[in-house]
Amino acid sequence: MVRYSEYFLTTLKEDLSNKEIASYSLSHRAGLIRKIASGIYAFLPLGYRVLKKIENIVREEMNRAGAIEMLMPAVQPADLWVESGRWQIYGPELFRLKDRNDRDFCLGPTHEELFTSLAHVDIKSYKNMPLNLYQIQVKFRDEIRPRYGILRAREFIMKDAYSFSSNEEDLDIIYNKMFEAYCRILERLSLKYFPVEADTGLIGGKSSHEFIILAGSGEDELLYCPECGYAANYEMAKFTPSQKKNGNIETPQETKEVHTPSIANIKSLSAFLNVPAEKIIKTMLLKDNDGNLFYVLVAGNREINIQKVQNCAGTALELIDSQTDDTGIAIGFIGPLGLDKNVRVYADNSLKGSVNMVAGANKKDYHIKNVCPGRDFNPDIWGDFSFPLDGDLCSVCGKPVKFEKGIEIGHIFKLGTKYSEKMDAMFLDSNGKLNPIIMGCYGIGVSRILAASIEQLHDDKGIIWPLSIAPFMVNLIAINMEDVKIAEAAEFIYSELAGAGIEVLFDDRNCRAGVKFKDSDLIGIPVKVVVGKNFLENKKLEIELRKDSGKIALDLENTIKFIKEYPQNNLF
RNA sequence: CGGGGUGUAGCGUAGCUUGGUUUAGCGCGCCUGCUUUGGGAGCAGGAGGUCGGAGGUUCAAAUCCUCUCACCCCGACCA
Repeated sequence: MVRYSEYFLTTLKEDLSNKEIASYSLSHRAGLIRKIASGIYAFLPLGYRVLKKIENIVREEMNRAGAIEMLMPAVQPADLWVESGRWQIYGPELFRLKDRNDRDFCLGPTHEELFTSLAHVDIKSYKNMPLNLYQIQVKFRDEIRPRYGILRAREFIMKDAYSFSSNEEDLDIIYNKMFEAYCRILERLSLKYFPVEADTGLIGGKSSHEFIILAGSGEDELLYCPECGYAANYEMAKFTPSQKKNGNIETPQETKEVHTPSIANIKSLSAFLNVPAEKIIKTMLLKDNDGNLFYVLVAGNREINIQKVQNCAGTALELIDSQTDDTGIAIGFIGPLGLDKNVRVYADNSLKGSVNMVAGANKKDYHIKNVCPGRDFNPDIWGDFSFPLDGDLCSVCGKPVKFEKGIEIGHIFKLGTKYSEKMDAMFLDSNGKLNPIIMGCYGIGVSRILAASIEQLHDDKGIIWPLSIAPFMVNLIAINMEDVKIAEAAEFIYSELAGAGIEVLFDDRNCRAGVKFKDSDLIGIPVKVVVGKNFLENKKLEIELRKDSGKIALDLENTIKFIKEYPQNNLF
């Protein structure tokens, strides 16, 4: 297929100055990618081969699931974004540009607007649906801080699908098909992954799942239960707060005001009063757009999860802190006692059944001891408003949960009518009535998969590609091209392997064998076929496997047979 | 956006504190020749730098000052 001497492949012995993480260092050293600018990369021929293979797996599974491929432009006119309201909402992450006539455009970070606008023009009737359209496209997000090479780039390649249906049932069917397709994709890539419940936020919708690939260097944290298999994004994970058992049950005491001068945070309060943080009621002050106040209570050792509070309140909330404070309230000394009836008090489950707690006195430099929820105050709502901690229990089966780091590789989402309503994408139902189209969107990071695969599968010698996306199946190594007999034999074997339909990289360079072996391991080709003395003397080729360095010697015919059968029994 | 750091050959770097001994050094890679050829070879020779850019100080600037650009790191709500 390819001769090394005629190919464009440059490997590097030395590392980058900025090593960051294995996948970046290796994809650079192995000649897969080159950095062009911050967060912007070129795919070199070898990397592009891998990318194409990933794309094809994604494409095959999307087609199998009934989605239809098309292609939208990467540059999008601003008016569509104004229509959806996101031109205003989207921050500096949206890469905006103007044309020569000063018209506004952006580089698409995602394509809801374009697909919804297409639906507006071309979907008129319930008879046109259900429909699921997808593309494999370049996206651009001007990230705050691009890092980890291609794992978190500003320009990246993504498959995004958008579904259109006339009823919730059809949406559910497509959603489930996409869920299954994503599982199939990740399994074909031999990646360890978790489908995880994700936040649907204020948009609502029944469900959303993220597909997380396990990797220690990942930026996403997930919670899972080894017992029952429940898994969720750290941000929205349901759990039961563990209650510290002190053995004897505490008797509720009388409340007592204590002077706590300038002790305005949990850490110093805990030290000042000599009580553990979990015995303190942390009170956070939030407000909605109309200025309504929300007091959110959580155990002092925990952190409030504003997203969960928002989901419960059904409105966007903003934290009021000492920097932004304009309420005249003694931030740092607020508490649940003696509050106006018109403020809402939300209490986290971690405070349920607690007694003799310390809380702010709503008076500068004072706290109150021995506060008992239920006796001294009653919150409007008890609920889950915090992040899980080590030792917390699974909300499904009650067993202790575990945490794992990972990389988000895919996200599927029931959009509902959010975009179709704003952008007037309506259809006529069987009764002749106009309704907004019900949508879903389904994304998977194609270029991110490349990096994540390396992150998950490599050793100190280099990359270990799974067979499904290895740039080549076989690296044919001629031990010494100056030896005419070996060179001739290698040429013959090369044409035999290529003729048998095997993807082979023929390392025909006139260099020492060691260089070829090191390079082969670095770029991670699954099977090495070595032509050397053993072939001249015994007509035997040596086969060495990248994954475990296993070696066997076979004649040419059996080598081809072995290679052809190898993928049937192995993933990598 | 806030704080910090770095820009010297394709890559990795030394030199900068204390300006002149540097014709800017070294390793990898690259080119030529000879030797070598089973896990990143050896010897010999060679090409490649406006020291990120602009201005300034000075007899003299990679080195000091100012501005600028690029890249990188850390942080960006937790009473």
